[in-house]
Amino acid sequence: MAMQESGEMYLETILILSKEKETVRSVDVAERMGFSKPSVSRAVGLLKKSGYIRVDPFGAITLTESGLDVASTIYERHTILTAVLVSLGVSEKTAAEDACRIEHYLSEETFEAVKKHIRERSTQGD
Amino acid sequence: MAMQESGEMYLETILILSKEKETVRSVDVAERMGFSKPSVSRAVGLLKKSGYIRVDPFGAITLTESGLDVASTIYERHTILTAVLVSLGVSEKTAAEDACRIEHYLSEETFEAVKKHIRERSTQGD
DNA sequence: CTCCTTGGTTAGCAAAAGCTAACTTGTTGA
DNA sequence: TCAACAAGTTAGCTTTTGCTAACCAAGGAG
Repeated sequence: MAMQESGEMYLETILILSKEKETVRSVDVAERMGFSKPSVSRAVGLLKKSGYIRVDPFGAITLTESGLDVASTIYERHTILTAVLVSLGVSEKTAAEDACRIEHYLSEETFEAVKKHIRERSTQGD
Repeated sequence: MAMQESGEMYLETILILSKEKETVRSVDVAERMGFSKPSVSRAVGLLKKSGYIRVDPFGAITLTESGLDVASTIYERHTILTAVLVSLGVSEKTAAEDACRIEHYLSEETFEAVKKHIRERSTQGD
């Protein structure tokens, strides 16, 4: 089955947390995402079963290659979309929120076009 | 309860269909959206109960004021987002598909910024 | 040693939104 | 008149993804 928005959010969160701290546990994910422990527990189980993450005996979560792949893609989108929106005059907060929602729904083609646009914009100084 | 993506899609479809033909029935919506009759039947029931549409004794569906409000908003977003994406070099087809998905998730603030951007772009001829 | 806290799981609920199967009902045509 | 089709509804299933309540297991404090 294809990766769902929810799964992508979990993977992205795990990636971000692992940039911030040594080890990432379920409880860290739960806290960051504002979800209950059981919700995260199940999601982690599913992501593990699908081969996107590994969970060591101490509960430390790491991304597998495919997990990192998804997470990086989404994270890049998040970053770039937020930047684009901010460049259009949207506030940081709103930009981040909106980016977070639409990052899951853009086709590769559209995202590439957005990236290209950004590049041109920045080399031309607007 | 707040309007869901699914509800917005139904309202938008009803608006579009009513631009195209005299009367809009459930079966027309079903055909256009590619959903089953029972799915549409339930959705129509909910939209009616929530005051977004009216259904006359012959099954003709019309938007109420609030329904038209939602539908127009989404439709405008759809149109403008598609145009923006096309202007970035995205193909018509992909642009429409992506617009269709993200139109539900943008804040008013972001959408206004996008509109403003378009306006400036077009007056400056890029 | 016992008890509390922390992290995690299990069981079971809920809502949203799709589906199929099967029904009703009204119109239409032979 | 009656069969058949078209439109709509009802009942009930499914998946996703959140929740709470309640539990287990491991570690530290006293």
